Amino acid sequence: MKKTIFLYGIALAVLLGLLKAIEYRFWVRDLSMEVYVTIVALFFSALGIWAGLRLTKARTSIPASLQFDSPTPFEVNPILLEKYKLSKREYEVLTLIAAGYSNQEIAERLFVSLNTIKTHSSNLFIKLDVKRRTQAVQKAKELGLL
Amino acid sequence: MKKTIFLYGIALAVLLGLLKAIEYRFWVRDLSMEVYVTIVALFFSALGIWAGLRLTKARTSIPASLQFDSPTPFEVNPILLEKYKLSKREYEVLTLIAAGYSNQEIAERLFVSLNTIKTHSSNLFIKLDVKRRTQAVQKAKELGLL
DNA sequence: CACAGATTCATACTTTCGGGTGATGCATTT
DNA sequence: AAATGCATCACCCGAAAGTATGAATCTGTG
Repeated sequence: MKKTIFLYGIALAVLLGLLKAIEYRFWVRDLSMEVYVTIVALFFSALGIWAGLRLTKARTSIPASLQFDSPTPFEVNPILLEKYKLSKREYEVLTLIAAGYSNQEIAERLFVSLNTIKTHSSNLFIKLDVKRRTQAVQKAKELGLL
Repeated sequence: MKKTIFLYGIALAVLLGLLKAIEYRFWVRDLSMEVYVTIVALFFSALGIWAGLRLTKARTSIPASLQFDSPTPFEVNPILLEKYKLSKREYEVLTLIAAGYSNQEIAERLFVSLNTIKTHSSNLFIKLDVKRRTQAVQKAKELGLL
């Protein structure tokens, strides 16, 4: 998260510098304020979307009813999750694996690196005592985790 | 999603109008460009974050391919098998894939070579229009093939 | 604050998967 | 007889998956 904020700051600083340079060297006051504002607005909208996704990535994939800290007493899953000691992230990865996504796609969807997904899935397989993703899906469905 | 985009446009237009009004009536050129850009940047960053959250929350609760939109429980194996033109062997391989076996294990179980299983699974994926075995399992279950 | 667990990422390596191509034999359909 | 579909197998190659190891950072709890 710190990295995200840092990158955001960098991007902001860079744009400010760029605008200032442009202002003094080329356009000065040739461009209308509307054009100017629009450029800045579009850029920071994109930046804001990106930053927003980064900052909230942890809470974007698990249905609200499955959130651990939520008071909803939704039956099986939390109990079995506790029994098999799957972390939130591992459970997320498990559901995406079951949905047929590749590790790369999962990584992109969760905004983390491929290596991270590999780590999660490996730990997942150990905890479920399986060797392959297809077995994990199979076993998870037997256990009612999915 | 359309509503979000619409609201985004409205907000953008409102801000542009506001800025123009301010520019001509009060500050004119009193404020430095840095301050000006910063205000716009902050505003649109917030707007971007908000829009980003709106646009992604709609489809992140459960992955699209996880949506079991009524698998139609009446018509099952034979008809769908015929529709998707899976051969006996391909269907056998499909069931074993769904059971979590590796190609090598399937080969041993069916007393054929690994290459044969690869061929079957490849043809299977083509017929089911999927790219991975996990997707094949997913799709086959949706279709009631398993 | 300190600690444990969780999350993230990297590097290096091995194994498995999957695509593409081609080939053979066998049974059927035309 | 020729064409077609199915099952079998092989070889090559690149992509994906998985293992092992180590490490930095974050987060929640006592």
